[in-house]
Amino acid sequence: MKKEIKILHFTVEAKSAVPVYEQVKQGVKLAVISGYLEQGDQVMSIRELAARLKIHPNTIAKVYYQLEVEGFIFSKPGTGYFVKVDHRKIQKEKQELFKKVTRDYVSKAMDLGYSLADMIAELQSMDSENMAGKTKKREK
Amino acid sequence: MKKEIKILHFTVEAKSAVPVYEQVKQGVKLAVISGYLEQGDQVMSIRELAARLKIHPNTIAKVYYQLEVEGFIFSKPGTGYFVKVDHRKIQKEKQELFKKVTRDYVSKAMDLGYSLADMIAELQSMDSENMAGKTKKREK
Amino acid sequence: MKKEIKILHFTVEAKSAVPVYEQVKQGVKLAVISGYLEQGDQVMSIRELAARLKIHPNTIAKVYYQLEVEGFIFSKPGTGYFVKVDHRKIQKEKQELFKKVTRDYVSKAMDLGYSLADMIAELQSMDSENMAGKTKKREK
Amino acid sequence: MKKEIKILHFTVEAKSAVPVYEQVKQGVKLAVISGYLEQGDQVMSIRELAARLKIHPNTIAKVYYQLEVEGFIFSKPGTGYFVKVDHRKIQKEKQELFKKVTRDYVSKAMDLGYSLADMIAELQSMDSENMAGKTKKREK
DNA sequence: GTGGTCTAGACCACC
DNA sequence: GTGGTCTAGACCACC
Repeated sequence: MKKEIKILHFTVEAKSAVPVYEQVKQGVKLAVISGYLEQGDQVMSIRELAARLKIHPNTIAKVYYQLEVEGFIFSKPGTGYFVKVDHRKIQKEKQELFKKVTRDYVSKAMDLGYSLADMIAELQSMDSENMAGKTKKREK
Repeated sequence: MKKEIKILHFTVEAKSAVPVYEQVKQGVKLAVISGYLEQGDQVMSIRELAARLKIHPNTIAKVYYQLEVEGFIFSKPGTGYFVKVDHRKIQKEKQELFKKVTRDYVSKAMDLGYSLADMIAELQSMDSENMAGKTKKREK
Repeated sequence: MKKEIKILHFTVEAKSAVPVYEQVKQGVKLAVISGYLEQGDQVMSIRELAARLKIHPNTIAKVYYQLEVEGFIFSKPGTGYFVKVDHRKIQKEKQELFKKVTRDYVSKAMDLGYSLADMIAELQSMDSENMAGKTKKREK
Repeated sequence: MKKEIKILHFTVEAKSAVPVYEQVKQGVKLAVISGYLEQGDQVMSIRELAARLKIHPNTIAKVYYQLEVEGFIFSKPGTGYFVKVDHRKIQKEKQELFKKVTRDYVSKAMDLGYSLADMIAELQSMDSENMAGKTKKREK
C-alpha cells in the first residue's frame, strides 16, 4: 500500500491583519494537534503547500522551520518534513486551545446576553438531537 | 442631566476579505442586539464614528442607511440617528447569532476531539469559578 | 552622554561551507558571551550590519530572529534589537565554547605529535613572558 | 610484505577563500610533519588523490611540484612521489605550527575571559581523565 | 530611521 | 523530486 501524503485543507486570508505565515502555522499545528496528521506522516512539501495556498514557498519554509523548532515536525533534508508526535506536548496544546475557544465562545455569548446556564442548556439540547440520530459521531 | 452618546468600541480590519462596511454594520448591529445601545439612544454621528474607525464617512453613511432600512435605527434629519428597538426582531437576531456562535464553537471543539459532554463540563467549571468571587457579573 | 552602538568586528567568509548566517550568528553570540555586548546594549541594526558585512539584510534578520528565540537578544519593533543577558545561560555557553576550543587545540597539537604536557609547558612559558611586561592584561 | 600506500584523510573546502591547491598543500605537508607519512613512503598518486578529493589532477600536480621544490617530497619519474624527511626542516615547521595553533587557542580563550591559568588547568584536567582509562592513547 | 512580512527567484546538496 | 541558503527588493507599521 502506497504511502499517501495527507492534504491540508485550511485556507489563508491574504488580507488579514494576522500574518499569512501565522495562519499557515496554526493550520498545520491544528492538523497535528487534532490527530489528522499522525506520528511519522509526511507533511505536504513546501512547494506543494505553497502552490495550494497560492503563497510563496519561502513563507511555508518559514512556517515549517518554526514548527520544527517548536517540535511538531522534523525535516529530512532532500526528503521532506515529517510529523513528530509528543503526546505530552500535544495534549497540553490541545487543552489550551480548547480553553481558548471556550473562552472566546463564552465571551461572545455573554455579549449577546446569554448566561453560562443558557450555553449549557443549548449544548445539552444539541446533545439530545444527536442522541436521536447519529448517536456516536465522535468515534472515528 | 446631559444626554451621553455611547461610544462604539468595535474595531475594523482594513485588510480583511469581509468588506469594511459589513464589519461596521455587524458592529453597530451587535451593539443594538446586545442591549448596549437602548431604545432612543442617539448613535454616534457619522463623522465621529468615521474618525474613530479611520475610515471614510461615506462608508458609515452607507451602513446607517442600511440599518435604517432593516429597522434597527432611524434618522431625525438634522439631529442624528437613534436606536429603534423592536424586541421581536432583536430577539430573533439574537437567537440566531447565539445558535451560530454555538455551532461554531461545537465544531471547533469537536475537531480537537472534545465531546459535548466535555464542553458542558468546561462551562460548568467556569460557572463554579465565577460563583466564588464576583458572582453576578452580568447584571450591569 | 550619547548612547553609542558598539560595532561588531567579525568578518564573514562568503564561500565557506558553513552558511553565512551561521557565521554571523556565532559572531554576534560571541560578542554577547564574551561580554563585549552588555545587558541592554542596542545591537547594530539589521541594515547596518548587513551593509558592513556586505550581505543581504534578510540574512541578518534571520540571524537576529534565531538569536531572539535562543534568548540572547530581543527586539523592540521600530526601535532595534537589544542584548538580553542571562548570566546562567551565558556562563554555560561560555564554558562549552571554552571546552570546544580547548578540544580543538588539543586535537591539532596532538596531530603534530605534542603531548598535553608539551601544551601545558608552552602555555606556562607564555605566562612567564607576560609576567615580564604587561602582567595583568585581562582586567579591562 | 606488500608496500602499502597510506591514504591521506584531509578534505578540501571548495567554497573557501583559501585556494584549493593551498588546502591540499597544507594537508600533505601536515601528513609529513606529523609523521603520518615517513621517510621513503610513496605518496598517493596524483590521479588517486585527485579522485578522492574530487578535484582536477592538475591541481594535485601543482601541489606536488611545489612540495618537491620545498623539499618535502621527491619524484621518481615513472614511479611516483616519495617522502623526503629532513628532520631539521620538519622540526622547525612543526614548532612553528605548534606555536601558531597555541597562539590561536590562547587568543580565543582570552576573548572568552579565560586566563592562561584556566587553560592550563583545563589541559591538566584532560590529562587526568586520560590517566584513568586509556592511559597511553597516543603511542600508535 | 527601525524591525516584520512577503514575494520572486537563484543555486546548492541530497535523493 | 526534496529542503536549505541567499540575494533582491517591495510594502507595512511604528518612531
